[in-house]
Amino acid sequence: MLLTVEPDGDDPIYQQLRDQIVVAIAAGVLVPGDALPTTRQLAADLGINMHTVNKAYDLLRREGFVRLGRRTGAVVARGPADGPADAEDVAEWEPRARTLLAEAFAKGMPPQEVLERCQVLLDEFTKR
Amino acid sequence: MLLTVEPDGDDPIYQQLRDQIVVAIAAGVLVPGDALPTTRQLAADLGINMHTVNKAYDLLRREGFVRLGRRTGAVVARGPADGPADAEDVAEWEPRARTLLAEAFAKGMPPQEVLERCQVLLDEFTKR
Amino acid sequence: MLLTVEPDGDDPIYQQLRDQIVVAIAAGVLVPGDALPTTRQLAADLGINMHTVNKAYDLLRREGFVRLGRRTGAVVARGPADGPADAEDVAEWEPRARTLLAEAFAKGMPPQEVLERCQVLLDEFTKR
Amino acid sequence: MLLTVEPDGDDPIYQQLRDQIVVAIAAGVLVPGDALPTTRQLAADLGINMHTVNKAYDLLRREGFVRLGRRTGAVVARGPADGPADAEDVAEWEPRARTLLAEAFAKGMPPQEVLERCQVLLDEFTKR
DNA sequence: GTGGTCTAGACCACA
DNA sequence: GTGGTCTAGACCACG
Repeated sequence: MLLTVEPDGDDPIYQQLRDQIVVAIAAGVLVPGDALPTTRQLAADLGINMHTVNKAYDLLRREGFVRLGRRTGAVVARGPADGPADAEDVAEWEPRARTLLAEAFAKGMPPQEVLERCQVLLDEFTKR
Repeated sequence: MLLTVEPDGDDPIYQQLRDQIVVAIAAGVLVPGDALPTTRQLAADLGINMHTVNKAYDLLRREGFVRLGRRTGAVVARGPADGPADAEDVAEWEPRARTLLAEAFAKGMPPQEVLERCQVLLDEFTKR
Repeated sequence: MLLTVEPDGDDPIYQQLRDQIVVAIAAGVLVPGDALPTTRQLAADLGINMHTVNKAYDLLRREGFVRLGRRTGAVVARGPADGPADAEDVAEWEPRARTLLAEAFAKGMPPQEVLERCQVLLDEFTKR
Repeated sequence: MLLTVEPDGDDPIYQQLRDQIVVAIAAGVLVPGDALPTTRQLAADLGINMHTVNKAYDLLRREGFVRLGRRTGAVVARGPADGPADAEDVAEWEPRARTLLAEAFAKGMPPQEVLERCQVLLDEFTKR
């Protein structure tokens, strides 16, 4: 499980961390029960501020992906196999998907190709 | 073509505008040659500042979706049928798609369902 | 001598006209004594405003490239062979050249390649 | 690294800033990793508005010359030695070079002299 | 009458 | 304390 950050990237650092961890959970690199590095540890490894890591973890907690315990640290709480998605999550996800797909289609990607690319990306998660 | 904004939403206003216009282009609600409202007009209609609209339009121009004319105002310049996507655009799109798909999958949506939802969303664009 | 304009291009229309005429003079397509189209004629041909053509011609007059007569219309007044450049012109030209060359070099073009490209572009003018 | 602006010049202020910074990068006065003044600082120094500096920095970011950091401010990201130029950049550069060279030649500067001046200007960058 | 530019001043997200 | 965003209002270039 290797996390990296671009301090001056377009996305804020905490978002970069959150995204990578979500992808890792989707890919099965992280499974429910796995412990994430402590905030201090991760912050030191990446050369970033502890508060930034905290923010990423807190975001993941609010999204239901991790559980934060005083002594246990951050533990993965949710994976692909842990039951179907909440209707609420789906409702929040769909408009973002619409925008992303619209972007690809409006820029000239044929729907068939868009779907194939989505298929390939999803396969990355399940083939593991 | 109805545009709305949530001043207190998560995304900045100019981004909301940009997203809605991209979706409208994908759906064929806006086709190349169509004129968008003038910056001042749209700003007045939405109760926001001219500069905010300006920023959205400028973003769309840099993405190649509109041309900003000196007298014509903003005109749609790019639609789904105007040639294939640049390799560069695809390269920039894919990681964002990966994150979005990972999110859906990690939250419990089966890959098949994710693909179906993408299919449905894409159909919204082509069925029109 | 074919002139074209992009109404919604980055450069204003009068500038596009001016640039094309300067290039035509450099290339010998237009030589001193040649008459340019009348403002009305050119405006009609290109589907643009007469004032815009006028502005381009006036700019060329101030730069010394054309002479404007009430009855003669616009006539090319200056070509490559009509004596050396004014020190004033050179002084005004150089900083713009510096910026353009800096841009190429800073973006990674080796000086040798930059010079070769300049050579090729200049050859376009003299080879005719 | 001294930056100056002419508020009443032909070019907009943000363009003047952008040009000077590009020249400084080409000349090696600014090298990758160097920090530029903060937007507020530079605005105060030059007696201009923060947003104007912001626009210059944003332009440089889109051109790939600087990265805008969340805490670090603006940092030079690209110099002459950082890999070859993109084909896209070259394609965009050439017509501008053509116009500039045509101007010099049409005004009476012999091709040889034009090239020599380009050589001298390029030497300013490499000799440092 | 359009977009482009600039100024002034405010609040927020990020680190 | 940084850049990012938004608002308000003004003048100019362009056509």
